[in-house]
Amino acid sequence: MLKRTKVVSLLAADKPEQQVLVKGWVKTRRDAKDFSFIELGDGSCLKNIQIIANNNLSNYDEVKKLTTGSSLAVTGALVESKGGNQKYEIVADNIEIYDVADEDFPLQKKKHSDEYLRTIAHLRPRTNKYGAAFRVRSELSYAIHKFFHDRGFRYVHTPLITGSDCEGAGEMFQVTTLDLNNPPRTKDGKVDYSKDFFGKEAHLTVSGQLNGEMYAMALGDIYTFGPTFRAENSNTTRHAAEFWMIEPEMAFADIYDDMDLAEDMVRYCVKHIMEHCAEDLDLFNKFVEPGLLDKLNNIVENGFARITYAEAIEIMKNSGHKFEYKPEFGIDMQTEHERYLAEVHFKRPVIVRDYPKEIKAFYMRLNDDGRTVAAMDVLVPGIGELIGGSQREERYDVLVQKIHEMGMHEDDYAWYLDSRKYGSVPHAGFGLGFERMMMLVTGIGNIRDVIPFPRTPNSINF
RNA sequence: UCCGGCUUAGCUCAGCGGUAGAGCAAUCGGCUGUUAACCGAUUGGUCGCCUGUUCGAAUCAGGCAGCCGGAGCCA
Repeated sequence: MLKRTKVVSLLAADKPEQQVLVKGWVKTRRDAKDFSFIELGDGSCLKNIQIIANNNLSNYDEVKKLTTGSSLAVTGALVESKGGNQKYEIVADNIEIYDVADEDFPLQKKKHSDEYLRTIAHLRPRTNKYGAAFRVRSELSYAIHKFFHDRGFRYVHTPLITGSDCEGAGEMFQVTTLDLNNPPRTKDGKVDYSKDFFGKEAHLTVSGQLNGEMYAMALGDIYTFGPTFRAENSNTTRHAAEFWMIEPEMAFADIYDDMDLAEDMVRYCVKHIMEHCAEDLDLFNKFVEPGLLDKLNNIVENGFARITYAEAIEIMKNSGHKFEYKPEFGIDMQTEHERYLAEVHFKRPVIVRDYPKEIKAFYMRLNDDGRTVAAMDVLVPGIGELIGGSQREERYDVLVQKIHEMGMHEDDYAWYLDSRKYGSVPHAGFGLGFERMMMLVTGIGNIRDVIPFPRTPNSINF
């Protein structure tokens, strides 16, 4: 029995073959006098293979009616093409038609807008651009695992459902099995969550970090890579309600180790994609973001700039640039500030560290100056914040005081605080939005177009 | 959530007070080792929804909805 060969292998063949079997979808069909050209793609690569369907095929009448989107199995000889645009093509001796796509198949032989393709997100991976994007997504995901694995990091699966109602990273989606039309009530009229599935309120996780820290305290270097949920009413090109996050955590590490890891990781992944997805990146470079390859090269070759928050404020103050929000020590950096630093001043990714403690999370380590924390953000041209990380506060007393200062309840963090009681060590980590790295690598400008089925406010189709 | 823009044929858009158009797609036919092929014909629209102004509204005004962009929140 003849085994199926993928299009990517056929196009890479070094010699003609007597007989091959290829299966895929019709991208377009053109009739010649005594035969028909079929462009067949199977998603294994950007390019299609050209099929020559001669009129001596037993089902030639049906072949001539094949529409874009139809599915086929083709058996035939792989021969050198007489046409100019491809090395090989297949002369079919048999075409088995799985399904003829209805004539209202919405993907036409032309460019479609991203907005329209979002309304047919179930079909858009069959287009060149989205096929390329999701091959890159798969490869990028592999690159991340490989990067950490090669460095001895362990992959930890932190929970998606959490009982901590305040992980401190945003609004949460509630998870419940109660009947919302008729929930059980306590005596004072409140919803009685002791009757809920977990016996208390539960939510989808907004971060695996706190759990991840516990495993860093045991396995040394760990990372998580999984979905994360934020119920923020954010309507931007950079936010989704469901997204994937990578969160490494290193024991015996400080903020400088953290920055090194972040930079190494981004550069490694970009390099990996440039080497393994060259054809797909060419498409993005041509049609999505002209100059993309130069930008990526720049990241791999030149690395990231590094400054403190205080230095960043000074740079902006002395820049002569008009900011809507005046840069002053103590402000939370606005998008315009981040963009200025990465896009105008440094023209490459920049890592800003040592932020005022008031604008950062409770678990970030207090610096010796008493007014800043060992936090770092990686800011990237075109995207803004790609990574947010910090050295964690490992001192029990300082951490407890911080929890109180921020109006949080010590009891809620009892298990977390245990890690600071039993062999606490300096440690650091960061969170990286996977989709934002996808945007960086592909040049695609909207987060909705780099995740297969995007979830955003008011939108949960497919 | 705030600010701005957009919504007309399957898709991309033009029309901006006088009653609906183009290109592409689809369908049919022709030509052809073609390359998002080419040539001809045909089909296709309560102009987002509601209210108002007007002799007359796709066009002007108000409201609503959806989408897009920017901002905030962040990854």
